[in-house]
Order: sequence, then C-alpha cells, then structure tokens
Amino acid sequence: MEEGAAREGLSSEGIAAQLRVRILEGAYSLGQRLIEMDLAEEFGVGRGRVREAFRMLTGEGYLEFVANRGVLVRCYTRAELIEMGRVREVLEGLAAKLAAEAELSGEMRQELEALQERMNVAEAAGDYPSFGAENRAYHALIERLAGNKFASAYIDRVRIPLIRVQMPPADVAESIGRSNRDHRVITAAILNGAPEAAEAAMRAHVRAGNEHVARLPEAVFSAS
Amino acid sequence: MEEGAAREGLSSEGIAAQLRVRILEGAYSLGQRLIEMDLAEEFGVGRGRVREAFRMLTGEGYLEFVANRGVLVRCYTRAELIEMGRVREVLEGLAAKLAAEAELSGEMRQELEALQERMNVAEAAGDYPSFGAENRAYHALIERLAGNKFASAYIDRVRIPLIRVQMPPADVAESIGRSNRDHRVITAAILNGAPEAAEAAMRAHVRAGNEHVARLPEAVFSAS
DNA sequence: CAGATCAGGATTGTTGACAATCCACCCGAG
DNA sequence: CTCGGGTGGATTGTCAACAATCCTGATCTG
Repeated sequence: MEEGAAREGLSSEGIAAQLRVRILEGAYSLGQRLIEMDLAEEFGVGRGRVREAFRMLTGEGYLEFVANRGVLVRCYTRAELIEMGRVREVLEGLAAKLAAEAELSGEMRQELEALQERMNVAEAAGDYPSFGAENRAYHALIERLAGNKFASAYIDRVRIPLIRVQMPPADVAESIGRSNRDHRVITAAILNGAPEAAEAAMRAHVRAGNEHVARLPEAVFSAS
Repeated sequence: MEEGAAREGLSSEGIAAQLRVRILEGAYSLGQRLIEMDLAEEFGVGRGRVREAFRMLTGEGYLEFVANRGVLVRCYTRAELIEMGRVREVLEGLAAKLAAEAELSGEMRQELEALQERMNVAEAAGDYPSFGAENRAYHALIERLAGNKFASAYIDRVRIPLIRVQMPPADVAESIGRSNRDHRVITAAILNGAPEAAEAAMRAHVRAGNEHVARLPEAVFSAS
C-alpha cells in the first residue's frame, strides 16, 4: 500500500496540481471565474477540497480570491509584470551563479551541453515552437543545477504571467538569435565555473526579455 | 456599513493574520503542533476557517502540513537557512537598488535619514534590543522605498527563519558596529541615487549576516 | 524485562446542508 | 429610452456531524 488516494478522488494537493497544469496550458482564460461546485463534481469530491486547492493556488499567484465572489484566474497588469520582471532578473541571475559555483557531475555537464546544442539546432532551423520548449527546459535545468528550492519556487511564481505571452511573429528570428547568443555565454560561464560572469549574463538575458515583454500591446495582459 | 465582520468572528484572513503575528512573536515554539479545534474555539469559529488559515500560512512558509497530522510551526534546517540566505541576498540587494533608482520625495529622504540617525544612537549606546528594532524598521523602509510588492513578499518569506535567531551576547557590540557601518554605506548610496553601489553594499551586508547566522550552534534551528 | 499487539482516545479529513451574499435581470417611473 | 429599485437564482461562506487515521499507552508474550 504505497500511498495516495486514501479515499476516493484526488486530495486537495492533487486537485491543486491538476488546476495548475490547466492554467499553465491555458485551459482557462485570464480572469475567468472558477466555480467550486463545477470542479467538485468534475473531480467527484466535495467543495471543501476544491476550496483548499483554491487557497493554495491563490498563495502561489495562479488565482485571485475575491470575497463572496470566489476565485478567478489571476491576470497581471503591465505594471505588475514589470515588477515581477525585476525580481525574476535577480533570481534567475542567482540560479546561474549558483549553477556556476556548483561542482557539476559529468552527466550534468553533458546534459547542459546537449540542451545548448538542441537550442542551436532549433535556432538554425528557425523553429520557434521547438526553441521555446528547449528554452524553458534550459532555464529549468539551470534551476536544477543551482539546487536552491526557494529560488526555484519564486522563479516559478514570477514567471506565471509569462506563460501565455506570445512573441509577435515579426521579430521571432531576431529574438531567437539574440536569446540564444545569451544562452551560449551563460552556458560557457557555467561550464567554466565563472559565477560572476554567469550571473551577469543571465541578468542581462532576462532583462532583455523583460524589456521586450514590457513593450507588448495591452491585449496580452487583459482577459483572454 | 463599511465592511468587515459580516458574520461574527474573524475571517480566514483575519485568523491567518493573527497566527502570523503570534508566530513572529514567538508565542508558539518551533515544531509545535497547532490543533484546529483549539484555535477554532479560541476564535469562536468553525474548524473550516482555521483550516483555510492554515493552508495560507503553509503557502507562506510559516507552517508545515503533515498529512493526517495537521500543521506544525515550520522549523527550518541549517541547510535551508543557508539556501534562503542566498535568495535574501539578491532580493534585498534588489530592494536597495530599486530604492536608489526611485525618485524619493523629501519626506522619504528625511525618514531614511532619521532612521539612520536612530541606529547611530542605538549603536553609540550599545543598546542591542533597540538597534535590532531599528534595524528591522530600516530594512522595511528600504522595501517600501523600492516599491516592489513581489520583492517585499519574498523577502518576508525568506526572513521567516531569522525571526527567532538571537545574536550570542559575546559579539554583540562588534556585530552592531559592522552592521551599522554597512547601513551608512547603503543609506548614502540610496540618497545619492547610486543603484549599483546600493545593491552591492546591501548584498555584502546581508551576506555577512548570513555567514554569521550559518555559524550559530545547532540549537537555534531545532525545536525550542 | 524487551518487544510486539492491540484497543481507546484524540485529531484530522470530508461531506452535505443551510444561511448570507452578490449579480443579472426585470420592471416601472420619469 | 434611460435610470433606479427590487427580486430570484446562482454561488460562496460557514458549520456541525461522521468517517478515517494516527498516536499513546496498556496488555500480553517470549
């Protein structure tokens, strides 16, 4: 008897995990209201469990609680996005620094090199979706190499408003090029064990991304 | 009819706020288990409200959830303390940087100067409790000057394990001296509008504190 | 005496029902 | 036609009761 479904249905944590994935995948539109009873029926549990999941996701920044109104998918304003961007800058910078400080195993070094190579391929092919996926994996890998769970947790949170941001197709190629040029610098600094350089490069990289996002049209931020 | 107590008793948020204060003030010992029903009776509400407050405080890092066992006052290990210290370093550094970037009103500049002066007085008097209080106010003021609510929120969270740490009386005087020397550098950088200098000084300041804390005996971390 | 086994009590996990609240719609007056 | 007020339905806020779970300590056994 390992663990898990002590009773039937998912636990509050399980429901929270499901909803987190849904929000990340865009199953709900920004600002959409979530009805306790609907989800309770869908998951086959009582409203209480759904409510607790809501409270967790509110604390993480995925949902917004409105008194007597319930929860909605949290929608960040441009100003908040910029504030979060500043935080992301230093936190991802820290992750890169810690990764460069860590004594990486050969396996981890290979993984980093392989990921960099896959990004290079995607860049050469001009394959934006693929590059985007590898880019996310790259940042996630650096978080893992850094080995600081608090940094990881907060980075995830300040990244939430970015999950739906789409690059305007016009400047995709240039954007990929600049982004991957940064990546190569960061990768080299981490592999060479240069914490300061890694941090500086990552900060500049994130900052460039933030400045790009901050200039996007208003429609990106408001509902659906 | 402004708002507030729609029914009798505190809301979940109100209970969470109360408990947060209690934990910060040390009303509960580290690792202490909190009983839902006891608090429900004390606040004159049902268990559900207390439960929701627990979930919020768990997300913030004040409590720890154990399945079928309830919550305990979260107790961080030395390793976690060090991890959080690294995060605090960059976040407080960011706050100092943002404060130096901001266009401060005359009133705010005066407030900062007054606080620095009060710390100087406490230092000269060798008044450790007073210096500790002013020190907390100082860091809080810088957060306010920075005007980034996400940075503030995360700084508060990574500070949680520090709330009970007591400086060994032996090196109090030296500790105050070094700490306040750092403060003067930071204050000057903020008032002069030197973001890079402010960030670097704050980082060094926090790092020095972290290294000091990391060397404290094990008793500080485990349960009271 | 040490260790395993097994009640009993205490506490959490969960639900369904009820009251309070809010919103959208409708209606009537100007 | 527009605006203010009221009304009904939908949804959240809350609780009290019940089931599941875990820990404590007493009992039994080798």
